[in-house]
Amino acid sequence: MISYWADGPTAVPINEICRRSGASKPGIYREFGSDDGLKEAALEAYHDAVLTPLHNILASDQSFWQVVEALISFFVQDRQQLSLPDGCLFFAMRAHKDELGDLTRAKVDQLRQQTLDAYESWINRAKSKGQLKLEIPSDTAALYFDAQNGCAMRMQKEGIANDVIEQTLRLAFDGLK
Amino acid sequence: MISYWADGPTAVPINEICRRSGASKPGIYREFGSDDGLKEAALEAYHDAVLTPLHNILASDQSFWQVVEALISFFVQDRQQLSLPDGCLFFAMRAHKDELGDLTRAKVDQLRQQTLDAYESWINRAKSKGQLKLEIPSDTAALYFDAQNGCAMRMQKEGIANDVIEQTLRLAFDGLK
DNA sequence: TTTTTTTCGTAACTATCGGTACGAAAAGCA
DNA sequence: TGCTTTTCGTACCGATAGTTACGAAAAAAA
Repeated sequence: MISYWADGPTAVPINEICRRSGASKPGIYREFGSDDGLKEAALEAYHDAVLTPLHNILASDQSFWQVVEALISFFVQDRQQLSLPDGCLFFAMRAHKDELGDLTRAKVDQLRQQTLDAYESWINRAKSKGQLKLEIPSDTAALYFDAQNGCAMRMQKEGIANDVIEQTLRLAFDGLK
Repeated sequence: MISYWADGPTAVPINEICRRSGASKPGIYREFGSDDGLKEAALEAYHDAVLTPLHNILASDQSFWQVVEALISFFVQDRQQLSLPDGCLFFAMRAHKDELGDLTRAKVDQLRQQTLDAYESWINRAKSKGQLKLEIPSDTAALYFDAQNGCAMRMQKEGIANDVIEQTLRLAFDGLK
């Protein structure tokens, strides 16, 4: 997961995974079946490590703007301090979708839908509680939040400082007020 | 250019380029020197075809908000009607930067800086003409516009309808008012 | 201990990648 | 026409991708 995250899901061959992990190649294949299976498992692990916390933020009972603040903090976490790579494996896989196998691509699609649903129901709850007035549909707004997350992760991967990214996120979300 | 644009800059092998173009492999190598040289040339062609028009919009003497409208129209152009692929080769290359050769990567960096500079000087002109009040630095705002462009291109590549993308762009830019 | 079963890694296989040696064909020139 | 030069593509190269056959080692059962 870390290798794909740091170097790109299609940039690390199985041989390199073996070298880094100390596992033998047949060992990898006995455990994951194929390159595709390994990537799928890595994405599953990423889901547990990163996407689930994100969904938990969206499902929390804080006010809309408290959640927005939590999202911003989450997006611009200092990765070096956490010994985690910059960027986002999930968005990287979405960008490399055409080069992934069937299993991984299916998982990407599933997690994307799951994430958009999480945004949408959060937005619907905020609307019904009167914390948010929006003239656009909730699914479009969900796309917007997901998009801003993607922006932030791409910028982080490109080396932009987190506090600069934070300023752009505030610019993006201030328009909702 | 079209092949890399439609299928991804690292997803189309030289053999496939030969098949599609009808050129022989040594012909490709005599013309472009290497895979890297070919990708660089494709990106250069993309610059002429897409990035230059974008820079022209930014350099035009319209008002700030007229330019914003022009940008939105430019980003959500119907590609099918123009027989052009969805998404953006430039952003695709930025996402695949680690898998590109030295020449192409250098060109990507150069064009990225050129684009950010174009945004920045446009924003500075708008500020000095009093058309735009912003508390954030112009280079950060430039990153923001570039980021929204990236969002839009990723969404288009993922199959989101252009009118939905347009709504998210308006949401992103309305915050500047 | 001996036998059976399971675990595991060396070493190979096939396909495909980017890249090129070299001879044939075409073009230019006499 | 005959000779030189340039243009061009077949057929190959080494490297590396993902994948696996198969024998050795370890564990379990006898």
